[in-house]
Amino acid sequence: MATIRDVARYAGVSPATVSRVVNGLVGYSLATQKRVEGAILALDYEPDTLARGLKTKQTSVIGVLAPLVSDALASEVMTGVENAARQRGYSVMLGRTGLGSAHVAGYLRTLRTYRSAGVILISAAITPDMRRALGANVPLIAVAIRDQSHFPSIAIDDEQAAYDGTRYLIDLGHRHIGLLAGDPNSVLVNTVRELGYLRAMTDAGLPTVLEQGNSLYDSGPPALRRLLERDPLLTAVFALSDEMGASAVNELQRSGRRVPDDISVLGFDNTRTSQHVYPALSTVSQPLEEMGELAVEHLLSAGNSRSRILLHALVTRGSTAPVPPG
Amino acid sequence: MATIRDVARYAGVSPATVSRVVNGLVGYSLATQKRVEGAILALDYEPDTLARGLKTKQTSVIGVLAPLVSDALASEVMTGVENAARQRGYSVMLGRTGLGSAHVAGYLRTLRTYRSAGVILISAAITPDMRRALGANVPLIAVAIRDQSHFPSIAIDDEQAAYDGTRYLIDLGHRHIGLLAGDPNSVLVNTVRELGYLRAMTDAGLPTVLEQGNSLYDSGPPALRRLLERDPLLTAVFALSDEMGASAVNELQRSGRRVPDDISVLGFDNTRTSQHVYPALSTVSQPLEEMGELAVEHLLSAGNSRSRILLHALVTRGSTAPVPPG
DNA sequence: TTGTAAGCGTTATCAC
DNA sequence: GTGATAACGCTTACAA
Repeated sequence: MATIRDVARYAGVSPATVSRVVNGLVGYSLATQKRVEGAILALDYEPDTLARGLKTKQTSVIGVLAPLVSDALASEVMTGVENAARQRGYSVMLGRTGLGSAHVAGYLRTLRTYRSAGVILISAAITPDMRRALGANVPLIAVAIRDQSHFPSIAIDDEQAAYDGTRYLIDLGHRHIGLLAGDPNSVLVNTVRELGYLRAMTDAGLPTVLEQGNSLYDSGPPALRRLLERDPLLTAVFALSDEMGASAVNELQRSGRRVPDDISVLGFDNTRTSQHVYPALSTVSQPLEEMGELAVEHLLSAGNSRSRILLHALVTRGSTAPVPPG
Repeated sequence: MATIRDVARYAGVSPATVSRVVNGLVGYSLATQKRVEGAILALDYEPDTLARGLKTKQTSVIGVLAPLVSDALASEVMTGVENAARQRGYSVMLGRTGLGSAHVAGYLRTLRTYRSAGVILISAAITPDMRRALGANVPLIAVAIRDQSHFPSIAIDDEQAAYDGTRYLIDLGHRHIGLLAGDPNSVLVNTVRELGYLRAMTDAGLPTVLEQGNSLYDSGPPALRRLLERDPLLTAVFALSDEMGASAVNELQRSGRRVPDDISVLGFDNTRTSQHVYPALSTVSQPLEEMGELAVEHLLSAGNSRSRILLHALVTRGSTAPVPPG
C-alpha cells in the first residue's frame, strides 16, 4: 500500500501538497497537480481512511440499526440508505436492534469509536440512553417511526394512515372489521396505528375487535383465528403489517374462505411481501426507500434537524373488495 | 471523549499500562489493574478504533457485499453473518454488488482502506480483479455460490441439489416438468442448477423445457406463461428461486389452475418467501444463515482457506403432489 | 511490573 | 505555491 509520502516522493513534492491535491484544496500550480495525479495513478494510491479519520475526527461511515436484518421493511429502507450513502461516498455499517437496548447501546458506542458521520435507526424509537451513548457529535435519526420526543425522525402519519385504511374498508361497505395488531412494546408505531383504527371505527359507530400479533408472518394465523372466534361475522381484516396480512390471506384460503369474496384483507407498509400472495395485498403504503434516502440527506446536512412526515397512500390490489351481499 | 492518556493520568500510571490492561496482556499487578479499570469506568473510556486500527493495521470490520440488499436470500445470509460477527466483537459493513464490477471494486478499495478483517461476497463469484482490489492481506470468501476458481467459498452442491429436486418431482410421477431458470449471467449458480435439472431429466429419459427468468418475483409469471405455451401438458414446474416459485404459484392460481392439484411447483433456496404463498412452497433448501456464520468463522481463522460444501435438503410443503390422474 | 518514546498515515498550522 | 512540523490516539519495542 502506497502512502502519501510515497506519492510525494514520486511526484517530487511534499506530503502536504499531495494532501492538498487529494482533497481538492487550493494552493498549487496546475503543473504540480498533474504531477501529483500522475503519481497517484502510478502508485495506485488510496488515502488511508483510518489515518484520515483519526486526524479529522470524522469518517464516512453511516450506521444503520434495524430490528431484524432480514425484515422486508428494514431491507427496503436500507436500500434507500445504501443508495444515497454510496452516491455521496459514504459507507453503511449494519447493526441489529432486536436484542434489547443494552445491546443497541453497544452498537452505538462502536459507531462512536468509528467516528461515524451519523446513525439511522429503523423502526425503533430513540431513547435518551442511545443519544448519550453516541456522544454529542454524531447525529441520530429514526426512520419509519414517529418519535414523540424531540428527536428527529422521518415517518408517515401512522395514526392518520391507519384511519384512512380503516375508512377505505368502511367505504367498501364493511361493518365488521377486525384488526390484526402488532406488538405495542416492540414497535411504537403499532400503538399509534391501533389508535387510528379505533378512531375510524368509532367515528363510524362501528364495533371494534382486535387481536395482537407481533408483526411477523407466523403471528398472523393464530391472531386471525382468535379474531374470527370473537366475531364470526367479520368481512374484513386490517393487518398492521404486510407480513401478517399475507399470512392472513394464506390462512383464510387454507380454511376454505375466499379472498376477497368472503373476506377482504388490507395490509400495511407496502413491502415486497404484499406482492407475494395471491390475490396481492391491498395495503397502506409508506415510501420506505425514499425515507432511507432522506435520512441520509438529513444526517449529512448538519443544519436542519427537523423531523419530516411523508405522505402515505392507499394501494389497492386484489385482496380487498366491497362487502359480500350475503 | 476520554483518551488513553486521560485514563493513565487518572489512574496514576502510564498509557502503556492502560493499553496492556485494556488488551488483556500480561505485565501488571492486580492492584494497578483495579485502578485502571476504575479509571476506565469513571471516565467512560472507550478505545478509539481508528487510532488502534492505524497502529495495528487491522480493524474489526467485516465487509458484506450482496447483489440486492433487500433480497431475501442475501438477508438471511446477512443475518448469520451479523450474528457471528457480533459474537466475536466484529462489525458488519454493507455494500451492493448489483451495479457492475467496477463498482464492486470501489467497495473493495474502501474496505481495504478501512483495513477490514475480511470480506464476504454473497451470490457472486470472486474475480481476480476483486482479489487484487482488496490487497493481499484481506481474506475474501464467496457464499451461496460455488467458485470454479481456486478462491474459497461456502455453498451447497447446486448441481446435485437441482438434480435431487428434479428427481423428487419425477418420483412423484411427473413426466412433463418445466424449468424456470435464472439469469445465467447474473448468478453463476443458475447455470449449474440448470445442468442438474438437465441431467436428471435426461437420466430419466424425459423431455426438457426451460425458460429464463431473472430469479426475482416479477420475472416468474412471464417465464411461466412461455413455459406453458411450449408445453401445455406440464404438470410440474421447478423454479430455480423461491421468488419465481412464489410468483408461479400466484400466477397459476390467477389463471385458474390449482396448485398442486393441477400443477406442482417446487422452489429453491428455502428463503422466507417460500412460506409467503398458499400453499407454501416445497423447495430445495440451503442453510443460508449457517453459511453466513461459517463465512465469518472462515475469515477469522486465518489458517483454513478451504472451501466448504454444505448439505442441501428437500423441504416438502403444500405446493407439490403426485401427478394428477388425468 | 512499569514507563518512555517512536511511529502508524493523515491533515493543519505555520513559515518561507 | 510549497514545505516542515506537530498533532490525532493508540500500540509496542526497549529501558529501567
